[in-house]
Amino acid sequence: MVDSVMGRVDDLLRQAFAAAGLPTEAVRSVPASKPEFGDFQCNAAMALGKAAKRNPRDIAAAVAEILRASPEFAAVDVAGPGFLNLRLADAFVTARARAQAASPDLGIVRRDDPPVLIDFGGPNVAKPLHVGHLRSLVIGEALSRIFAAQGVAVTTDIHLGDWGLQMGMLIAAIRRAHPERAPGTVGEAVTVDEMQRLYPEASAACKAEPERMAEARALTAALQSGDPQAFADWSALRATSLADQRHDIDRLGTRFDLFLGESDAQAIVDTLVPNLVARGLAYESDGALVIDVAEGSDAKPLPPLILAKSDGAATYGTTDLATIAGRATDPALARCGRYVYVVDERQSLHFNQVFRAARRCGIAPGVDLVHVGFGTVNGVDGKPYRTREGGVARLRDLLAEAVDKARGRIETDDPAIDRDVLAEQVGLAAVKWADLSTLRLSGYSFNLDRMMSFEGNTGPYIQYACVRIGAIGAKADAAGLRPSAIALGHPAERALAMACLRLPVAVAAATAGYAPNEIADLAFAVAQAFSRFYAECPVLNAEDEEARAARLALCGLAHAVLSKALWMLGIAVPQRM
RNA sequence: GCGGUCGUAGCUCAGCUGGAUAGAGCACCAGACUACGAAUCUGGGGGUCAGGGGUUCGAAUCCCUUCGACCGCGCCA
Repeated sequence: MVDSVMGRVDDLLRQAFAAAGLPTEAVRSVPASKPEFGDFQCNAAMALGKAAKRNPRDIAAAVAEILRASPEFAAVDVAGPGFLNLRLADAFVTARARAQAASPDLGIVRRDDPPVLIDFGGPNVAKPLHVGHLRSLVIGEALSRIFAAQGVAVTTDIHLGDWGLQMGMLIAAIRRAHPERAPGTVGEAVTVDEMQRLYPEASAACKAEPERMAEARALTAALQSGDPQAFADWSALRATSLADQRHDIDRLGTRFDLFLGESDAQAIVDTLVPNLVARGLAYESDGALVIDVAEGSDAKPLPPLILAKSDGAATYGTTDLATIAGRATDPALARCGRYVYVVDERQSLHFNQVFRAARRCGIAPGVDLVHVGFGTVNGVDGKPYRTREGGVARLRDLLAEAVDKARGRIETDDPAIDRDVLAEQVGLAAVKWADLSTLRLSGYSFNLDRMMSFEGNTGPYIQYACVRIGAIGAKADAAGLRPSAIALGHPAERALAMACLRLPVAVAAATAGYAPNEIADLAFAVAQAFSRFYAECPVLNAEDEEARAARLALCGLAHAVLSKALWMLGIAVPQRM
């Protein structure tokens, strides 16, 4: 186990502040704002000076004097009104880099968290996947891997949207389109293409014509109350649609342990709802059955969660609540300490309602319920992404376009490289990187041309760095050259090691904030530091054998860190490109 | 109307539990391949952090306000 460098620095800082007779709660280091200030800085003296009515510079000077005794630091300086500038000793950095290289998990700290369940707030099975599904699939997979990298067990559930009014609309439309077939045998006759044509029409028709809507509602209610024919048609439609959606899911590399959905909660709904009524937690309001979730501290009281609509049908609030109850009593999930919902931020009110209802009803006590929201994918015009024709962009088309663009940009003429495989790896890397490298909560603009430029902060740039390191290693192996221990002489070597050493910090930050972009930031920093090192420090052609072996070792570390980071993001590393 | 998110370089975005001269990528300009792979690297120009006020030794960051954008607000999911 390797302590993170920053953790060690913070420990030393706190010890020094304590030794100077000062409180340590607010003491922490941050990366130096400028390289000439050193590696880290600490600004706590200024804040403490105010509280203690002491001159911040005196405090900083006293702490600096103590810190200078630590061999970890090469320089400790007081600057300005009381900044502490810290430069790490090369020997310390070298030792940490060697320890990281020797650590199987590269210094990533294991967490002893209970297992985590990730709910992807899955797609509506009445429709094909569109761009909007990209984020949940990509972010959810990354979070799953980030947990796994720390030894936390994860269960992923796609949680399909397969039980609401949209299914009633679809079944009704399909039956209308195939009047020759008996109800209950219609679903099996329908292809994905037909479904995808019929659903938008049905949805529009229901909006426009009350009779159509009434028909859809009736079918939804029938389905939910166990009508065998409705269930048979539903079941066939669901299977056909899911099989189609799985092409895109598999292509993206998102892995699910469970392909459950809202429909799987129905059995629980049947017992949960009467139970909540009996306990007085649910009551009738305007013909619907609701649970109050408002709290006195709300700036604006939350509307109640609707458990049953006036026609008796369940809402997705009902199934979400029942699903929580079901998970809490499922032996396979009993140890889970939190349920994480990776769903569009626009649904934050919904999850707020569901989570509060669960708390109020005593469902899944002790389980953390977390909504990990994300912003929308926008087009270049800043509005939600659409095709050139103005329609909803299908995920499949978008991925195909990305891979095609990637194929067109492949520059290698190496006959040993499978261009299709490479195009797939590079194209998906570009798309995933664009998604994961931005802040989760803010939307991002989806610009294929930009993410396919392969220059600067893009997925392929990181892949390229990784591939170049790999090429050095392969050549070294072929020549029988062995790495030794990492040694840091050149500034570019030191900078690369420092970037690698940030990995455990980045993983911790990514976990705390459900923020894959922390991993992407780290990967970019390492790739950039490597590229600079590569330009300035010959490895195989190093000045002497000692330098060559030490640089090979450093390359090994950088390659391991980059590979790990890309793995956590769900991005493949090509052998060559 | 109420609630929420947001407004940072020409473009796309970081930075937001207050710290030093506000960063990165792209684009633009100037350099570096007889060189471990140039999908790379080096250097440069480019900012009223939407406007205004306040708190503070110090504000992109916290508070108030104006303007603008997006999202949500009980029987869609």
